[in-house]
Amino acid sequence: MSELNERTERILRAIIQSYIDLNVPIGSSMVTRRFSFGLSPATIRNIMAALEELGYITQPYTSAGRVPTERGYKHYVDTLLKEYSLSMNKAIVHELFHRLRGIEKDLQRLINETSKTLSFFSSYLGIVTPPKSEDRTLKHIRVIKYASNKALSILIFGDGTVKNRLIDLERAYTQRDLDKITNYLNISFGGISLSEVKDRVAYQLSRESIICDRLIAKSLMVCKELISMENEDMLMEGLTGASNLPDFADINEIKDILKAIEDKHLMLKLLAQVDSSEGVQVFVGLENIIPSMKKLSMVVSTYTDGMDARGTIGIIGPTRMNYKELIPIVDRTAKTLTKVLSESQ
Amino acid sequence: MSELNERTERILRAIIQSYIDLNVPIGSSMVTRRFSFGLSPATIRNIMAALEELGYITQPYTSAGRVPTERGYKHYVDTLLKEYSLSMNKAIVHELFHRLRGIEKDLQRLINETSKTLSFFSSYLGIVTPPKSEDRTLKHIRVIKYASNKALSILIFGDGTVKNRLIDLERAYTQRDLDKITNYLNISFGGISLSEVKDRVAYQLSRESIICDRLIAKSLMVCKELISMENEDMLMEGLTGASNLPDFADINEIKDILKAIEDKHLMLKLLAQVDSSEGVQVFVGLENIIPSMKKLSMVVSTYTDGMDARGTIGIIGPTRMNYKELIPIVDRTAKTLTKVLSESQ
DNA sequence: TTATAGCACTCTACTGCGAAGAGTGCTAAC
DNA sequence: GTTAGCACTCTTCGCAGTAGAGTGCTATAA
Repeated sequence: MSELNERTERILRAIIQSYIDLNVPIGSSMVTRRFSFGLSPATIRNIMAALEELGYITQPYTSAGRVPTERGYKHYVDTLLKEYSLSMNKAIVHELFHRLRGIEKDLQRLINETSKTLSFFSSYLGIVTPPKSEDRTLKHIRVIKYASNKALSILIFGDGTVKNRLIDLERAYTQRDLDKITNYLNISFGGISLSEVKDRVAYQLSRESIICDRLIAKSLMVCKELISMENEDMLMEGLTGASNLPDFADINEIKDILKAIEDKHLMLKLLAQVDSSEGVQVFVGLENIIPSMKKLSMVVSTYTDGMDARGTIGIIGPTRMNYKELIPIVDRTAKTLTKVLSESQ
Repeated sequence: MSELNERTERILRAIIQSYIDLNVPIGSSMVTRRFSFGLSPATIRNIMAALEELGYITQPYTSAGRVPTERGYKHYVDTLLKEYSLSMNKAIVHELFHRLRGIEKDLQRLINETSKTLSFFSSYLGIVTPPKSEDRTLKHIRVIKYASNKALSILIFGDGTVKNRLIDLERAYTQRDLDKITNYLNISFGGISLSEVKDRVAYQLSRESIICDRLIAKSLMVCKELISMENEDMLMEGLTGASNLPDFADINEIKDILKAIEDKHLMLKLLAQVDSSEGVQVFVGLENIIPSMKKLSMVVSTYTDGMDARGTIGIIGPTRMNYKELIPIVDRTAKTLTKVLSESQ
C-alpha cells in the first residue's frame, strides 16, 4: 500500500519514536546519533524533505527539526498494529493479572480497578465501559415491600450484577400482591436477553389488558427505566499516576484530558465508534469526533464477559503518547479482563 | 482572644484577600489602592512589619510584597467562620438546589452529583462520603438462590440503599432453605442499627450452637463482610470545571490534587478527623495530616440523611483558595443535601 | 504618641544584544 | 545515489542595564 520504500519507512518511524521519547523537534543529526542506518545526516535530510513533502512530518519554523503530523502518527500506528509481535515486559503482564484477579465477583469493582490499572500504566486517562447491557440476560426479578406504599425492585442479571430502585406505589400492596407480580415478571422476562426484554416490555405496555393492572404496568415502566439507564451508568475513569506524568510540557494537554472526564456523554459517543470485531484500535486526533479534544488520541480494545456481552477499555492521552508501549498494554489488559471474567463463569 | 487590634485585623484581611484574588505578593501601596483605610502606604508598612513579626505574613525575598503564612490563613479563616452572615449569590443557591433535587431516591447518584456540584462551583476537588454506615439501620435481608451452589445476598438499609454480594455455598440449598435463613436473619437483625448488628453478629458467631448450621454461619460471615466493607466503598470525587481553574499558576497544585485522588485511603483518614458537631470546618495546610499534601487546604461540613446518619462533604484545593466564596458554598451544599434527603423520608 | 513624607536601598522582572548551536537547503564532488 | 562542505536561518542562553515596586529608616508634623 505504501508510497514509502523500506528505508524511508524506517526513518519515519525513527523520527516519530524519537519525538515521542524526547518531545523535541528531531533533526537529521539527531536521527543518525540515535540510530545506526549507515547514512549521513545529509542523506537523512533529503529523505526528511521528501517525508515533509508527503505530509508525514512538519517543521515548527524554518531550520528547526521535524515534528510528526497527525498523518505521520496515523501511519506510524498502522505499522505498529501490523507487527504481531508486540513485545511486553513480563513484570507488567504479571502485575496486570495480579491486579485484576480475585475481584471477578464484583463487576463494578473490577471495572473500577481496570480503569485504575490502565491509568497507572499509562499515566493517562483510563476508560472502561461495562459489558453492553443489550447482550446480557435478565436472570431474576424481585419486588420487595419497603414501606406502606413503597417497594424496592431488584433486577438480577446473568453476570451477577444487580440493579435496584425504590418505586412509589399509589396504594398499599401486601407482600403477597408483590410476590404475584414478581412471579408474573419472572415468567415473562426471566432468562432472556435485555434487548429482547426491551421489546417485550414495550409490547406488554401496549396491550390494554395489562394496563388494567396498574401495579404490573408500573413494574413494567420501572423495568424499562432500569434497563435503559443501565448504559449510561457505569462508565468509569481514573487519572491515577497522573502525578508522574512524563514532564507534561503542555498544560493544555492535561486540561484537555480533564475536560474529557467532565463529559461522560461525549466519551460514550466516542466509544460507540469502536468496532468490536477488531483487536486494538487507535484513533489519532480526536477532534474529528469531539472538537474540544485537540491533540488527543485514544487506544482502545474490547473484552467479553465470557458469554456474549462485550465491553470497551482504553486510554485517552496526548497525540504524542508512547503507542509502542501502550498498545500492548491495552491489548493485554483486554485479554486479561476477558480471561478473569471467563473463569468466574 | 486576639493580639491584633481592630485596624490591624482589617489590614491583615485586606492583604490576604488581595493575595487570594491576585496571586501576587501584596505591597503596602497595593493595599491603599484597593482599599480605602484612610492611611498612607507608610503607615501600612509599619503595620505590615508588625504582622510579619507576629508570623501572619512573610516576604518571599527582601523588598518584595507580603504573602500570607499558614498561620495567616488560619486566622483569616477563623474570622470568616465567625461572621454568621456569609452572603451568597442567589443564582448559586438556586442552581445548587436544582442540581440535587429529584435524585434523592438514588443515594449513589446523589452523592456523585453532589461531588460534581462542589467541584463545579469550586473548580477544585469535591469530596463526599455517604452517611456513616454505623448510624444506619438494616431494614431487610434477602438471600436468593442464584445457581446450583451460589446464592445472592441482598441487604436493604433504612435509607433505601442496597448492598449485595454473590456467595458460594458448599452444597446446593433449596430456595426453601434459603427462605428459612432469610427469616432467621430478619428476625435477628431487622430494623436495628449497623453498629448493633455488628455486635450481634460477632456474638452469634461465637455461639457454638449456631456454628453447627453452616449456612447460617456463612450468612453471618457475609453480613459481617458486607457491613464492614461499606465504609470504604462510596467515597466519590470529581474534578469538574478543572479546565477553567483560575490560571493555576503552579502545576504542582494540580499534581497534588490529582495525587489526592489516587489514594482514597488517605482521604478517608483525613475525613475521619472531621468533627460532626460543628458546621463548616476548614483545615489549612494538610501536610500535618498527609505529608504529600503540601499547600493544600480542605473546607468540609457534615450533612444528615434526615434520620441519624451523618456524612461528610467538602472541597480540597490550594491553600490559596477563595475561602470567602467557598465556605458558604460548602455550607449551603451540606444544608441542601440534608434538606433533599430529609424530604425523601 | 502616632501618622506621614521623603529618601536611600534592595531585589525582581523585563529588555536588548551578541554568541553559540542546532538544523536546513543547496551545490559540487565522489 | 550518497556525502561533504558551506552559507544561511532561527532559537536559546547568558549577560548587562534599566525600570519599577517595595522596603526600612528617619525626621517631621499633628
